[in-house]
Amino acid sequence: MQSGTDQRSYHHGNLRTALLDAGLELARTGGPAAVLLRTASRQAGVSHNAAYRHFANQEDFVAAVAEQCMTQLGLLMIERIDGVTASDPAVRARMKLGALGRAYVEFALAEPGWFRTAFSAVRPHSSAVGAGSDRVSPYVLLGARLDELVAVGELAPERRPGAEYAAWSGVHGLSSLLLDGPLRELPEPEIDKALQIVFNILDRGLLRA
Amino acid sequence: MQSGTDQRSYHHGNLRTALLDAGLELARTGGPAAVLLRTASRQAGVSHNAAYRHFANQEDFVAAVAEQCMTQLGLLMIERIDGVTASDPAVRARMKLGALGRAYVEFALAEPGWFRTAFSAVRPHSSAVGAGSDRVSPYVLLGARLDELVAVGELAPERRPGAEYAAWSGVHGLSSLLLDGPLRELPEPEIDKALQIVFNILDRGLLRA
DNA sequence: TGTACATCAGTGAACGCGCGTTCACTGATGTAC
DNA sequence: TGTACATCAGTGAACGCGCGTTCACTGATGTAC
Repeated sequence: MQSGTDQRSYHHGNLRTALLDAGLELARTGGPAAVLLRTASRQAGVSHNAAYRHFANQEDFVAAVAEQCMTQLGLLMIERIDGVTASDPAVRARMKLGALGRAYVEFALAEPGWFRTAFSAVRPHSSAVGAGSDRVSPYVLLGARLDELVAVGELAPERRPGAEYAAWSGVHGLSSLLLDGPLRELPEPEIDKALQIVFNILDRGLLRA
Repeated sequence: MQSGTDQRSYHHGNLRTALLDAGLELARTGGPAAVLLRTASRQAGVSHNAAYRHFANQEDFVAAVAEQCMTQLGLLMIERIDGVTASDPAVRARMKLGALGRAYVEFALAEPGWFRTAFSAVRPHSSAVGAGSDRVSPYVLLGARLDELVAVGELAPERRPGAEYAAWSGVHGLSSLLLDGPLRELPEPEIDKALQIVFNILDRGLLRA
């Protein structure tokens, strides 16, 4: 987002970032299908082929934008986790996991374009983690919560391996179904109920009574 | 799929079905983005605008194809459920739920194009159920399993309302993550492990001990 | 400090592509009488 | 049973669209000496 009077020099100076910003905005509004090189270039105020100096091709560009979307999710998670201030370590650890899960579903519902884009791109050679920096990788953030739950004695150590699979599947599945599945257009109170039920089953199935 | 010598009359006679068949094949190979009116018409051996006699526009067509994809999922579920032959009612009910869940994930992995298409189309005025006939609607099939579990005493009646949310979210989330998420390219044995864990948590969280 | 030169980051024009959709049409079919 | 006519289900040509990508290029920048 530049001011109106961007009488810049011939060289943009920060085109890659500007293109990613534009791509992020396109993804937000129209999902992965809207992340186009020509449109992003136009939005960055640059000729439509300048993008090829910074990205190999469209696929490469979309993948980079998708990574940014994943980072957005991670940032919201961190924000929500940091908002948990319970003093008891066990309670705090459980609440943080809940906050993470709620952030996940909230993100999907509030930013469907970003959510769909984050999980749309084929990134063959990227790490399984899915975000540039581990610090904001949703997967890493979830792992840290589960580790903490083991540390404070709320999650049995023998249940720790693979616990991500169940937790992720629960929140990701609910998000997807609410967005693009049979639970689309579920009324708000029913959404809350669904969230409660999913969390409750995960609690009962995963954690100590 | 017609034989080579389709010297048909001017009127195709079954064009709608032929287009849907073609669309289903396109979805199978290339996902929702590959479901195109022109390509489907070509494959049905008909001029590219004949499709407008049977579908309002492309969106309408894709929606119809998506419904077919959903039906494919339902059919596989039924097949797997029918394969369960345990004699004890309680055991049978649990096994049927497991078979349904496994069918779901198996479908996603075996037919990613269909799976993605089934959950891609925006069908504003379709029922929340998501398949033409209730008999093959995945959602209805799941509900029937849960009802049965209540009937045989394996699922507490007070846990029945909303139990679909948890069960669906679990299998759907796992499927999505394996297909387009951070669990993509998980090695086969690890996939099985993930499946076991998700089912185990659902069992422990939902059913009676 | 100045200058020659390599390199970098953009521009502008052009290509090919395949799509969705609309138009006026024509051949085939069914039906009223 | 035959015929006129309405209706239905296709055809063929055309339009506009916007994209990805490539090409030869030019202006800006940085660096060796």
